[in-house]
Amino acid sequence: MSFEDVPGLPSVEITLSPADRFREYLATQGMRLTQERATIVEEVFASHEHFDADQLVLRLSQRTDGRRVSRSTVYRALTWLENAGLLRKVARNNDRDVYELDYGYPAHDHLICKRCGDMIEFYNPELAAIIEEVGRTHGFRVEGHRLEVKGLCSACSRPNRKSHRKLDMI
Amino acid sequence: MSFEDVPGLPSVEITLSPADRFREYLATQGMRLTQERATIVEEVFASHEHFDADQLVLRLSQRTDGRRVSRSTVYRALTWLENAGLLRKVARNNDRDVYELDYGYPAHDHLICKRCGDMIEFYNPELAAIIEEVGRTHGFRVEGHRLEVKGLCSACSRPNRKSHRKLDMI
DNA sequence: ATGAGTGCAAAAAGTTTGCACCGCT
DNA sequence: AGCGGTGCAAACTTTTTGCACTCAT
Repeated sequence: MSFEDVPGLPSVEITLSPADRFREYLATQGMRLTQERATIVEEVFASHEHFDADQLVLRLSQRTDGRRVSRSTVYRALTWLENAGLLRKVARNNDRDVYELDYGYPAHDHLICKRCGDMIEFYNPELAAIIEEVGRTHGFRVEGHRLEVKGLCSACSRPNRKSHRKLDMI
Repeated sequence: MSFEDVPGLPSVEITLSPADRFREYLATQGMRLTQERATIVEEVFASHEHFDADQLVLRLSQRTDGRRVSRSTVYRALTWLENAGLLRKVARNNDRDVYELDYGYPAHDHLICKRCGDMIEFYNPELAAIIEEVGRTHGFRVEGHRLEVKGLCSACSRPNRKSHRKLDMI
């Protein structure tokens, strides 16, 4: 995954830390920010990379402080984090749901390479405008979107590439 | 699912029937259009509705002529149909891949209602142009895209709706 | 004879859930 | 006492695969 700053990319106001924001959301649902959930949020927001449930479980299992979290708890937390608007599912990869941060991170879409799986983020303001426009003409209240552009990244589309592979994750 | 004709929507040339097109593709792969595959293509192209593997299996099981096809064969055929460019995966619904016809059917995207699940198709030529442009600036060879716009359809966004529900498919 | 194709049942793989125990973020 | 939360293992879903047999698009 590669992230590229784009001039004019909208910035996002963050007043609460992800953990606090999550705590607030949980409170509205009559739930608590437990030690486990806090650990998960910390781990999730420690990186801006895309990830799936399995990778997150792996990262959590490698923590040196003793804050372990079970797989079930991770799955349950991912659902809540998504509902809370802190994460969003961006795609499917290797038959797994792929998540990315959706809090304190500007909206963007992805170019996904069919060959190496690389996900290139991009932001295009016209896109949002068009989507709004389309919604309007259909009386549809747009709340969000997900755009995956599939094709070949520059490395993989070069005929004599030195194999830009990585799709074969054991 | 609702389809609406949009002025200026690109038409698509169909010279071969879906079955013939599939036969041609299969030939290039050293495979044959068997009775089972023909039955599947016929069933798939009998409707323009979105569908998932399970629904297709169900439809096939209800045929009155004795042309039954096993579930495995359906899954295998869906993959080939996708590779052949006759079908494409458009979304996930109820944890299942959702397919739609991609042959003899103009390119389009979807507005998906979060409440009732309705999928409204639309086509916007500017969108394709922007996507091409974005790809170009990233040296990315665009082969296709998938855009899901989530929100509330007009019926569901009316405060005093008479419930436009249908998301509860057992 | 050849080799792709099929159906069945079993296996994968990701995700969800029942349940007993825990602990007060 | 109350109740949400956790971990574990079992269950569940969708999809894939091994295999023996079939069939000839």
